[in-house]
Amino acid sequence: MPVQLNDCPVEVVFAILSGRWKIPIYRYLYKTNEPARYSALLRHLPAISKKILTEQLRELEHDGIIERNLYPDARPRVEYRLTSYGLSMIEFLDKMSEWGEKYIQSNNSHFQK
Amino acid sequence: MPVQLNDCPVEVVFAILSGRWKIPIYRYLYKTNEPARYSALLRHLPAISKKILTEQLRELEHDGIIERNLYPDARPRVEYRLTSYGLSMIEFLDKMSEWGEKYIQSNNSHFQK
DNA sequence: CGGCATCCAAAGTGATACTG
DNA sequence: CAGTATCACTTTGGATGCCG
Repeated sequence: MPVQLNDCPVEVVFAILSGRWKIPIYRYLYKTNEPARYSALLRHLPAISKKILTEQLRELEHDGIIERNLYPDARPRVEYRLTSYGLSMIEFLDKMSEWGEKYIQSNNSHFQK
Repeated sequence: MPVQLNDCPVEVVFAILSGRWKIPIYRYLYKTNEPARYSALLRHLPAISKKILTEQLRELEHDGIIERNLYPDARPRVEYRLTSYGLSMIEFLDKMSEWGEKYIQSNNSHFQK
C-alpha cells in the first residue's frame, strides 16, 4: 500500500487547506475578524464562482475550520466565521508566511514559473 | 483578475509543496539527513512510479528546495539532498505537524472523510 | 541506474443557467 | 440571497514500456 495520508500530520493539514480558494477565504475571515456573509465573500473574491465558493466553504466547515450560521428571514442570511480551531491555524500560517516572504525576497524567484 | 497567487506568501509556500509526493520526499530526505539516491527514494516510496518521482524531484529542485548531484560512472549515480533553503522549511513544518497531531487526536476526525 | 515518452484516468476548477 | 445542476475544460497523477 502507498503511504497512508493520515500517517503524516503535515499531509493532513495540507489536505485541509488545499483548494484554490481556501487560503484566500481564510485570510478574509481572519483579517476582517467578524462573520462574513456569503455575498461578501463572493464580492471579495472576484474570480470565484458561486459553485466553487459553496464547495470550498462546505469543505472547510466539514473539517471544522469554519462555522456556518443561517439566519432565516424573508431574505435568508448566512454567515461564516472561523472556529477556534480555525483560528489556531494562525500559528503555523504566520510561520509559513514569514518563510514565504523571505523566499520571495531572495533572488530564488524560480517559483514565478 | 483573480487574486494573484504571488500576492500571498502562504500560497507561494503551498504552491511549492503541493504535489502528491513532495512531503513524503521531504520527510525522507530530512529524517535520513544525508543525500539519497534516486533508487533509494523509489524503494522508500512504494507506490510511486519513476515518472512521477522524477517530476516531483525536478519541481522541488526548480524551486530551490533540493539539490541534484550526478556522479558519472560506469553505472550513473544520482543523489538528492535538501538545500539550506529546504532545510529551513522545518520551522513551519514542525508547527504544522504539531497542529495536525492535535487535530487528529481531537474527536474532530472529520478529515477521515 | 536513472531516467523520458506515450497514453489514459481522475480530480479540480469553472461558465452558465435555474431555484426556493 | 444563497445556493444547485449540468457540462466542459484543465491539471495532476499514474501505468507501462523503452533507452543510453
